Amino acid sequence: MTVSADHRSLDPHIWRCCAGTSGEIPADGSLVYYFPHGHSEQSSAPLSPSSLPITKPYSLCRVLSVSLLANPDSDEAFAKIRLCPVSAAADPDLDEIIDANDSGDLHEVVSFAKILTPSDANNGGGFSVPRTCADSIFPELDFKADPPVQTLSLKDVQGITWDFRHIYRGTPRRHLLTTGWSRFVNSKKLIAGDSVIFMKKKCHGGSGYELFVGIRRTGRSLGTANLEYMKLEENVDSGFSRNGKGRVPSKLILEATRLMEAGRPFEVMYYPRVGLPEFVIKKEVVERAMSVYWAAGVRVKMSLETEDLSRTRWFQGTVASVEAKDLSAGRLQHSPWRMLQITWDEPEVLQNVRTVNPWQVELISASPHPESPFPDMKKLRVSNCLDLSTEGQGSLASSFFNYNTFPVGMQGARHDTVSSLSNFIPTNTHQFFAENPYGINMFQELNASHSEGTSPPSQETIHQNSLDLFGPSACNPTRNCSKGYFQLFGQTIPIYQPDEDDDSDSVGDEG
Amino acid sequence: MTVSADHRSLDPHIWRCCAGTSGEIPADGSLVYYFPHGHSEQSSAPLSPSSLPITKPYSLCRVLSVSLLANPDSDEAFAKIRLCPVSAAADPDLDEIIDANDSGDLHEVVSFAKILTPSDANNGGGFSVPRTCADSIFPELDFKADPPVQTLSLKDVQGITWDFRHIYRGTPRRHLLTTGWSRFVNSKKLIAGDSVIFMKKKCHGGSGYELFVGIRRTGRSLGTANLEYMKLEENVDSGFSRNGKGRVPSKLILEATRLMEAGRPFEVMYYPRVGLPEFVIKKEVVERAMSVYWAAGVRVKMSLETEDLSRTRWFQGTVASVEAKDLSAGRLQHSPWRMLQITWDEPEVLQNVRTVNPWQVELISASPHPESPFPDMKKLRVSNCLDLSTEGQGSLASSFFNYNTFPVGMQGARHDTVSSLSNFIPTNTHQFFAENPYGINMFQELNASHSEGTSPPSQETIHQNSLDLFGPSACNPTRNCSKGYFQLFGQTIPIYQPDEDDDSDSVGDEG
DNA sequence: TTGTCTCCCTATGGGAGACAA
DNA sequence: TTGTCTCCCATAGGGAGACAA
Repeated sequence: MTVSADHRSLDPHIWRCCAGTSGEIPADGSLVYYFPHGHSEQSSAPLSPSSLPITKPYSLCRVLSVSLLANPDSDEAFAKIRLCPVSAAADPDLDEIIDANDSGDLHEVVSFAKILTPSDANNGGGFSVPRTCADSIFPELDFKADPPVQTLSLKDVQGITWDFRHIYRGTPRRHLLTTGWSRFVNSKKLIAGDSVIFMKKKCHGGSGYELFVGIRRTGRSLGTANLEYMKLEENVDSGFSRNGKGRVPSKLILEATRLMEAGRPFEVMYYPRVGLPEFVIKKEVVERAMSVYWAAGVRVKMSLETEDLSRTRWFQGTVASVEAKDLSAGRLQHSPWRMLQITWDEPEVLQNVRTVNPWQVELISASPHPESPFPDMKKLRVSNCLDLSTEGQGSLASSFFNYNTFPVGMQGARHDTVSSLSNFIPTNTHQFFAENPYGINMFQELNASHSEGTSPPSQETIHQNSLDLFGPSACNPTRNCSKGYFQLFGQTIPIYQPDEDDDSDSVGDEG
Repeated sequence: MTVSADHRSLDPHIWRCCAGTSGEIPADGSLVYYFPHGHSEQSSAPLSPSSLPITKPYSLCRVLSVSLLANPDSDEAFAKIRLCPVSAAADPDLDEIIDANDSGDLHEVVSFAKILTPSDANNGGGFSVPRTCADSIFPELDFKADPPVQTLSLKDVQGITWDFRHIYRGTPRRHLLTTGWSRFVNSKKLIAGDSVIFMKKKCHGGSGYELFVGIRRTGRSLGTANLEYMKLEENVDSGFSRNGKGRVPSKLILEATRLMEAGRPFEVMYYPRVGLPEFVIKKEVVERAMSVYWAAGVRVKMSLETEDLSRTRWFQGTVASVEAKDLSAGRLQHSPWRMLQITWDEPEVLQNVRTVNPWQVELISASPHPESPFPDMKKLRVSNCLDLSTEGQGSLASSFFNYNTFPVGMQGARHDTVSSLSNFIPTNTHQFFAENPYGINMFQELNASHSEGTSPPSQETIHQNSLDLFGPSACNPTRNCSKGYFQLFGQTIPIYQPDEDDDSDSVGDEG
């Protein structure tokens, strides 16, 4: 199969910063599951497969191309993903393609986020640069000069270059952005509470760094959403689309589904925070989730950004029940659609996220490995109902998952309390210390005790090397899968699909 | 037939000012001819009836409702007109409806236009109010005060109120708008060369005046056309529509036509200067034009705004030929479609307007009556092929007119050299002195010799009582028609339709 | 009569250190 | 270390008469 050239016009890193997702962007040529599911921001009920006159409520697809785009008015990032259904036929060089893509991303990328204070956003002057930001992102100043000053040129997600005067002055001394900052704030219509993200990325081959600046807005209304882009989206051929009010024309869903069923290429729009995890999910992620025996009592965790964007942290909970829904086609008596009801340890934060898809959460290891980012590998027991060494959808015939049920308030909102619903491993290093079952406040302490070079426990974060974080626990399992092994947080998971209404508490945990 | 309530949200007068048309807005309940013809800005070839798979290339329609709208970004005025085809059945109280509408408009309306000078448009200060504008439009200042000053509140076509400080100061004294003017210029993004229109209108029943302010932009690009409105237009059910690039989706034309043929109500969008005269024309205007024996050599005139908006003046010409086109349906051997080729006396101004519809021009009286605005009435000879006392379309069966053929550059442009293509009598009084066959420069001189209370020969105009100008020569003939009489500029016109290819020079002129 | 100039006052923007949290 | 304050200067905005077309 010919895979079209990647024509991402935007830098994926700054795109990801603005999108507020640490989720992996599907690589050209990779395999994903596509679930014909709309962004149903208006109705709290998730689009159920039974409401679509389709025979295939999912499809394994090859990613033909991914276009990273951003609304020029709001800098809101979104993507156009072209997919082509693949049959169960053997799949060639998937790993190589992903390898190529990921290795290209593996360069040094450091980012820093700060929520704008009133002083930052007022037109009274400049921007207070946190020391760690200046130290980790900006080129070093010549401190022999008086005052030390330089001009920074940063590109935004639109490719527009912004110049800021970076000066180190005042008593006591501090880093400030002055000239140029006001123009930036006014152009982007930033207010206190919005966030800026600074990012540096090693130049392709060169020794220098490219600087980027991105924004994330607070929950206030999107402002004047760019209508041209809305139109673009609405006019897009046979694609998923979201109109100005967030409704999804089911016609377009049906059209995409029709093309999918016909085995023909089609296009979907991906609005981060409104649903890639919901309808375009990497093959290995789905299959890993499928390999788990989900039952009430299973401890799970989910990575979400904290309210202040400062870090992506884990929230833990317990599976309360495993619901299964009929496809209404009647052909699947033992419904494969699973919806996990979770009782969160911190229900106040996650009160809107009571039900999740299996692939949205991770199992919590029964045996923590707080000191080792690479816990000892165990071999995976592969059951006879799912052969991970083949990639055809035949092996999935009895393995459906329920569509997600995130309620209205959450979908499409920016900067929500819970803003990122990645299926993937988050962007910071805390994760490696979070793999324990001991409760909720572990992270703060670990964080504090571990802060040697990382950010202070304030409103900002440095995200170092954001992409290799997909590596150990998200990418490596893929390799293991294709070799017939499956390893998840040092735990071997029994792969076996119980009957529905089976509410056994048993979780495989022979660590 | 039930006629829906008039829900014009905008003041028709200021709407008309902004639209740059002195043409009459169809009244609810009035009868019009609808010609299924698009705004074909992109192609210079007029949409011909043969290109549409329709059996009726026109229809007599009842106006159900007219919504006057304006693009909030550009103040560009347009209208949504709902029409319902009417059969040849007797038509009741048309005159009464029009009477009611016109008499409501007959109140004192005075407007004044000025093209912004660089000083007006610069942010260096205020606006120089021409004395005549201040005298005729603005409330009188208290000249005993020092300085005489007041605050004016004017409403624009969007209904937004703008406050201006109106002061009479300087040596020598002059009227100025200061505070508030700059905000207006910036908000509307006005530049030198754009025009402002001030208008006063007697309050409904009260003794005071309502003040309005409108704008007309120069030929520069429309700026950011409001996409929301574009969308509104595109989504409008079965209406005529124009998309952002000015193309007309022929699907929508066909849809309107389909509804028209089915005798069902439909909706058309009217963009002034892009074509009301072309496809929605008052019944009596069409029928008056039909009653004329059009042949080569006939002297005609057409009222157009001058380049500086200062006045609407007449341009004269001679019919060079009368083209007739087939409907291609084959059922009309003697094609009723007429297109008048005009040789203008001032070809340099009207080089883009070589062909017109009969209703776009007026016959020139062979005998001028320079001193009398109401020349002696003569009775109209009614031919047997067109009975003006009935209004069914049966009487029109052999009376088609060609679609207009205004070329690209003209349609949709703002502030063109020739900007208004009204079928109606223009807005000033010059017309009454222009009814002569003696050439082109008559008007200037008449104008100069007649300026007692009207505007000076500068860039501005007072338009007094803009609506009663439809009266004597446009409205009265209507009445005459319905009484079986037809009178046009003191001349009795023989109503008789010659065979095509008949290029007789004869024009009825028994004055 | 009115377009443009220059003058000049005021409001605002925004860059600086002081200071405190 | 950094958020906010106040200070203060530079500039733009805009209201005034002078003057000329």
